[in-house]
Amino acid sequence: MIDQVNAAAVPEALIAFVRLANAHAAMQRAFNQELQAAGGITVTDFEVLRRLVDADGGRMRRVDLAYAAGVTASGMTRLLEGLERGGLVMKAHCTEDHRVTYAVITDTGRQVFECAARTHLESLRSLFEERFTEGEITQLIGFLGRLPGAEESCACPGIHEQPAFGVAPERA
Amino acid sequence: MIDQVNAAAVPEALIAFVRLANAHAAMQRAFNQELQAAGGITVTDFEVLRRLVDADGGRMRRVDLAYAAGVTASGMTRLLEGLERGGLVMKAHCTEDHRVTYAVITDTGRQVFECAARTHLESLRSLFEERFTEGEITQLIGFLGRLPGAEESCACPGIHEQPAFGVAPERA
DNA sequence: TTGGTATACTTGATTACACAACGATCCTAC
DNA sequence: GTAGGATCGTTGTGTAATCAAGTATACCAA
Repeated sequence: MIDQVNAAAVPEALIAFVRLANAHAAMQRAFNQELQAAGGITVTDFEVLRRLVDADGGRMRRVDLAYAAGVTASGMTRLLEGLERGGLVMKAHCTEDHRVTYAVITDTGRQVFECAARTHLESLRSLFEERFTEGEITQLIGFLGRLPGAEESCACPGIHEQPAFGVAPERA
Repeated sequence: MIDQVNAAAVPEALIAFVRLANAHAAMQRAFNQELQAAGGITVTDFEVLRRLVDADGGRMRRVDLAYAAGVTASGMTRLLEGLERGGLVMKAHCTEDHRVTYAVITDTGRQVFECAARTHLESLRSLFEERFTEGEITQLIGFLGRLPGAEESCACPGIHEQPAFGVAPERA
């Protein structure tokens, strides 16, 4: 509505950001409920499990996991605490580097993930396919990939902590 | 990186969702820091102040504000608590409907908003303009608008029978 | 009038993060 | 070796949000 009422006055960048934030909030809420029902996990939990399932040996360093899931290291500690309590993941020590602890997905974890994934992926797919064509989804993915943080990937340490993203917020 | 490692196996809808979520998290973090520095407010506070500044008489019903900002009613109570404590907004009672309390922006609130908006809108604009052309931004806005919840803000369906409490609910 | 239901807002308990500070470990370069 | 600095993970603390439940007002229909 703001977008319409005052369209001329509101910069497009703000509209984009607000829409992105609202869409994110709405989807997050909906999927969290769905996943809570399907396996007692959250969207972020799901993402973590998904990375672990895909990872070699079902395990990843906690720091990489944090980066991949877009949370901080401390956030990951807390998150994994919960998953460990539920028996979905466990710790494993790294013999080469004693600073490192791996998060390893358990059999229970795999089962819970499989079960959650069935419904979750389906509703994710239908949500997008009802609203976009194949080509549009690809285009949307491309656009989103240009945004800061969108491409979190588990092998490039260091970039993560930047408070701002090369936007040069200094002195408007 | 998952997107690369296992591209064939990961449905596009999931990639889109993950990118959207990660981008949101990164931008939220960065803008929160920026706004915290500029005026001691959060991104959601900013959105609330923006709606109030634009609103007729600088005031809105708390419930409409909650809907517009994409938070729950109780979330809005807590949020406004903080803004009231800081003197950025104040309460006003509605004489026609005693259930209703308005949130009204104060002069201080306007000043803080103006100040925060200067830097925030600038970095928002440059963030997007560095990454997208004019046409692409428009296209992106269109895409985002199709997602659930993205258009929060207008009259909640069926809520605004009341012809006018002074605050004209913008129609979509 | 009364009773039922919807709406507006608040409150208590809880959760899911964030940030900052810390100990342990690793890696260099002397 | 060893000192300085980076990296990994955890912990303390703070905060912004949630939900569920409660209060108060408004509307409607018998």
